[in-house]
Amino acid sequence: MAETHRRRSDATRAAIRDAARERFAADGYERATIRAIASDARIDPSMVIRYFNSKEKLFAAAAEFDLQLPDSRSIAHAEAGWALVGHFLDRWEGDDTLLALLRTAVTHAAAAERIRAVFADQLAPLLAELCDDRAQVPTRAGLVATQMLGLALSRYVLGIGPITELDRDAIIAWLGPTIHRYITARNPTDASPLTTSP
Amino acid sequence: MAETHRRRSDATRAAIRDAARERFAADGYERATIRAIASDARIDPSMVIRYFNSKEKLFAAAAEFDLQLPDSRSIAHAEAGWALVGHFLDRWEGDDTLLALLRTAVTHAAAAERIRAVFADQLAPLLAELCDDRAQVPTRAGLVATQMLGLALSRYVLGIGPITELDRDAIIAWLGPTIHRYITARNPTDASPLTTSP
DNA sequence: AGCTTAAGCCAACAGCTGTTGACACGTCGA
DNA sequence: TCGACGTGTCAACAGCTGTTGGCTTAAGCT
Repeated sequence: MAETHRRRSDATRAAIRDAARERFAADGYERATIRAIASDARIDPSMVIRYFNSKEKLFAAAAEFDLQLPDSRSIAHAEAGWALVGHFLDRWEGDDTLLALLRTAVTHAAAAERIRAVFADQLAPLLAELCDDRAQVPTRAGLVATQMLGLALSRYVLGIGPITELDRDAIIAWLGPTIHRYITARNPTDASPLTTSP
Repeated sequence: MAETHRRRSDATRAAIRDAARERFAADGYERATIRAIASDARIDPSMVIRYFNSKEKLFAAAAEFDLQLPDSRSIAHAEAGWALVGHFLDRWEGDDTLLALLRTAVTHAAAAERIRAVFADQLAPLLAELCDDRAQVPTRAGLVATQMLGLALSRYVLGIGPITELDRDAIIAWLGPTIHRYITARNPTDASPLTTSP
């Protein structure tokens, strides 16, 4: 009982959401027009509004994202940096949503907030289990963000040649040590108790 | 002789270009409307077109950028990574143009191409003098791009809290080693002649 | 069957966009 | 003084945008 009837509209609702995600990922917020999204979903533009009330809310529905980070116990701490790079690559290439968020966040405040939330609410808790000094976790999560978002920007959005040509293993090999250091290295601005020289 | 007359229009032309740069930097390409730019420059929208023929050409004029990288002889090779991070920060905070390029490049192909050119034509030649294996220079320049663009994106566009709060010295201390490794470290995917284990 | 209601299409709105052409003001040189 | 020209304003265009309301069809229930 309380069986929710599976209406026919659920299919088109999902079709609209998926088409919206692809358009946002490919064109950004303003160029992803409702008419284009509707056309992709083989539906009338007015239906998009009927189902999602406004473009803003359609975006909110299309841009829900879960990093699906593994549990801290299932990754070897000594290889955490490399594992994280690989995981990000997987999530990026298997799901349009992150690309949609990145393309829209540059001009759309709600998308930027969503990206901030991804790193603060999903990545930071994992880092909290990987490193000991809790106060530094937000900074470390932010540093990881700079490198991983920069990779995605360069590779998937800007199409910087030498970066798009690197294969998965090469990226992990190059960026792995960077991420690992951001997670585990001592704060380089802390004055050492033994030596204060750089 | 052949003295170019300094016309009054030169001032307004420059005003339009500066206003355009600020708007592109703040709003991205599509939201930076000609009417808004004209309003900032206290001029009629039609004048913008008269002076620059089209929005596209206005953008091209407003987005000319020179990284102003120092000569390879004037930086200590052992500190090149840290020096580069500092230089990027200076260029980013002293000139709207890079931010305008970053904001527009996400949806505008010409801007993306311009960013690619900055790293390929301005950064790569410097790296060519800093490291020995020439074949790897484009890859290394691209890697530097991923980290520096990611920093700018996180700090100036997305406003990731912990990153915006870092001061200049902290950023240099954290990212310096990363950039330095991208410039100088041996290709991590090369099999070592002595050991092939990771 | 017939009635209800969901699902979809069509046409239109008000607003904004880049761009254009016609007209007015002012400042020069002859 | 007159004309030419550089500089600027006004009004309007065609096209696109998100959004709305009314109409038509199809499905589901009794």
